[in-house]
Amino acid sequence: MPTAKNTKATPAPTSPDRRRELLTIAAEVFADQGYNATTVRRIADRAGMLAGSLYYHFDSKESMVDEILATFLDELWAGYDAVLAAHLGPRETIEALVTESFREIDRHRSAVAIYQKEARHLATQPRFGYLTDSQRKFEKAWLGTLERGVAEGVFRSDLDIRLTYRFLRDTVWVAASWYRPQGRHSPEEIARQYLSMVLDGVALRA
Amino acid sequence: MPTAKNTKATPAPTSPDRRRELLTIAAEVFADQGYNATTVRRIADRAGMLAGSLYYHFDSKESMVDEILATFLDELWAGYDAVLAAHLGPRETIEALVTESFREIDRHRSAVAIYQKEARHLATQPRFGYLTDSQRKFEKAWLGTLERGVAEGVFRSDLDIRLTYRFLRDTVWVAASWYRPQGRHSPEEIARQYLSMVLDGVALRA
Amino acid sequence: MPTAKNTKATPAPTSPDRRRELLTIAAEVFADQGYNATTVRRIADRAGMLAGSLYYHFDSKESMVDEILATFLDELWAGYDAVLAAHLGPRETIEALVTESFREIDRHRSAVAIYQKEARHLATQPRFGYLTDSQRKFEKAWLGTLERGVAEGVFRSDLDIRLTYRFLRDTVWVAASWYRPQGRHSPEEIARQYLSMVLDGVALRA
Amino acid sequence: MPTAKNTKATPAPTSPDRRRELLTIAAEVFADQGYNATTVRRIADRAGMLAGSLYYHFDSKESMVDEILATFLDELWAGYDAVLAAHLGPRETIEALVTESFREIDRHRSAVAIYQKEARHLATQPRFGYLTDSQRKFEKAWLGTLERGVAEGVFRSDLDIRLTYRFLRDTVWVAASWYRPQGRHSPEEIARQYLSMVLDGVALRA
DNA sequence: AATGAATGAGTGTTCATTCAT
DNA sequence: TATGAATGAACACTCATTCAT
Repeated sequence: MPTAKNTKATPAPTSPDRRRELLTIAAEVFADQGYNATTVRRIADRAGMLAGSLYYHFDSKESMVDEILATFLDELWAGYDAVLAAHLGPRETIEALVTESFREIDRHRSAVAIYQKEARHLATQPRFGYLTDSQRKFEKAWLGTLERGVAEGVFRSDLDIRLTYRFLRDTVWVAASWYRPQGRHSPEEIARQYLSMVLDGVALRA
Repeated sequence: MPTAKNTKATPAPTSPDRRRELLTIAAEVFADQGYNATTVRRIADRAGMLAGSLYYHFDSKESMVDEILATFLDELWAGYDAVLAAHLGPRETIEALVTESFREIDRHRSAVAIYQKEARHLATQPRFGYLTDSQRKFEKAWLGTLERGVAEGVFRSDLDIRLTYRFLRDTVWVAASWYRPQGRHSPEEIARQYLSMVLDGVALRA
Repeated sequence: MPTAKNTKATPAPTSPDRRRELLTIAAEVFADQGYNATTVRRIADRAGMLAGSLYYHFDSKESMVDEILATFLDELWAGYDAVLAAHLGPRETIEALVTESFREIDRHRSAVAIYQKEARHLATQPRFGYLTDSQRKFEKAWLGTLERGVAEGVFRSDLDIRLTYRFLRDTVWVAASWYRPQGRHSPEEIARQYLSMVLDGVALRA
Repeated sequence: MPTAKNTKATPAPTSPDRRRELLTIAAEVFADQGYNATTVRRIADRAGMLAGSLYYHFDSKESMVDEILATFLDELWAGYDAVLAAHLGPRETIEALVTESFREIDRHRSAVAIYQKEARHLATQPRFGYLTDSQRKFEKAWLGTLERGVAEGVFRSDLDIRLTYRFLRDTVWVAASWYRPQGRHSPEEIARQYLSMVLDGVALRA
């Protein structure tokens, strides 16, 4: 769904490898300093080139975030769609989505952090319309699963379901702000504990 | 603890009311657009004055966020300290802290949103050292309570406690990103449901 | 018809005098160096200020040419419309239009020179659509008068009328490239001699 | 007289054909967009190569206009010199010069358009000193012929002769701005009509 | 002959800030 | 208290040019 189309006049000859390298660097800086606060000079510095040289590879600073976010969302949805296509039960679906989410955080930590901080702001521009689309699709998948779970008696029915949705959603994604790859726990382990908290609560069962 | 010292040089200080008015406006814009993306002119526009005129009231844009955040943290800690001074049991303490937090979100939504988005970035500057102090104190209070709860058999012991802490912390504060005063639920009701989810889980008990 | 609308967020407080001063300077530099080759820094230099300061008065370099050209065309059409409204004979109309044109060259030399050099290029942008409109109206007035003159037996009928039109038009306006106010001849005297050449030819009558 | 000296350093010079091809393309773009507004990349695009590749053929963008203008002026003067060497009467000389001029416009339309727009600006650089030389020689030829014509009673003596000169000069060359090869009229026919207007006037003789 | 990648100087523009009035 | 005008540093971006391959 989201696809950053590269509309350069000239055939945009950059080698895919160099492009990916530069985008990785850019993503890290964006995640760290914020998109607006990041100067293209800083990105270029870290890449060992001059600011202007970046424009051989990319149209604009904006097109860099664009490609970073679009790439991330493409992969995310590949994972999500696979999960949804499996038609598991509601609880298993939620478990699979959460696990998949932490895996994406593991692989695209910077992109997720950028998404968290900048998506709302960027989505106001037509170019980033796919962010809104993605969010809608996201909500449909999660909220739908929760509703199914309530209907099937798997999840509690005494909670405001939209509140539950936001709770789940934020709980998972905000983790990108502190997550460090190669940290103490694997994404799967973090997912397991998060799921355990979310589904069963942190209080000791009476 | 954190106090933005008003180091104005010559002229008579602004009336406290006008000051508060302007800070409220500034906070809303900062929360909405992000600190960096907010121009001092936009704030002035909304206040019905010219950009330069703001400098009669404040030293700098930075001192505006400073005062916004410091004011918020002062109030937050007044509430937290009262809770902690009551020496309740671990579960009750957590419940009180969460409830107090949602009340603060209700009253200082903009400030909380700013804090969420900008704190990490701002804290690198000496001037905002109190942000780091506050965070440390915050962690001590919450983590300590959780540890006490585990020790007393109130909270589960099979979870990574730091993970649980982050889970709780993020769960609460990230709500500022979607919370709207006068929304469907009161802060207390939101707190009740969040606590219910966090403590007991969203899965139906077998 | 052409009106450069000043769409600034803030009420655009610049005093009309200062504005006019700056536009005069800008027009001279544009006329001299060409629009593209003119840097806003050079304009600012001549105005005794820094480049950025120009942006207090104008939105952009583009809006400067815009205002320069629009102001000129407004005045030009005020003059032309008065001539046309007088419903003179074809020859007298041409004489009046030529005279009026040289007066405009005298008063707006820079603007005319800019128009000559840049109009075609600028007119491709929607913002400068009024240039095309003006040109069309211009052609209608001149060509129409010539045709009327041919019909009434005042002008020769053995010439390609569009060629005659271009001949007249260019002959007059290209003068802006060498005209200097306070030169040897007044605009009216130049007009008189031009008309004499154009209408009666430079060859001595047999 | 004017000759753009090709000071390439190391590699073997481009084949004359390829060179001419590229210069033709460059001239068209320069004429269309203006010299300054033309990027070297646009020229390369139209030539089906990358911007950097042009530098195998030419030293610089400047040397391209240089060669374009010098080539044109060389040809122009070949024609003019032939006319002048024929020692015709003043009227016949003017007729021959005008006709020759329209032929040059027909053959070097782009170069003429570039000359019209950029000569004054370029002539400030030493490298383009030949432009000034050419203009001086040009003025001498035309003005001299006119003066001779006045003295011999062929042209009117009641006109400012310099005004007449400029009138004639501009009248002819400005045609390059609208002239299209393969248009309705041949260069010779356009010359005939222009001469008829200039010499005899557009007014019907009484 | 031409490419891919980079340079470096410059361009228009933005914006927090200053200050005389 | 606030305005009008300006500063100056920084910013994203452009472009002619270079050069190893």
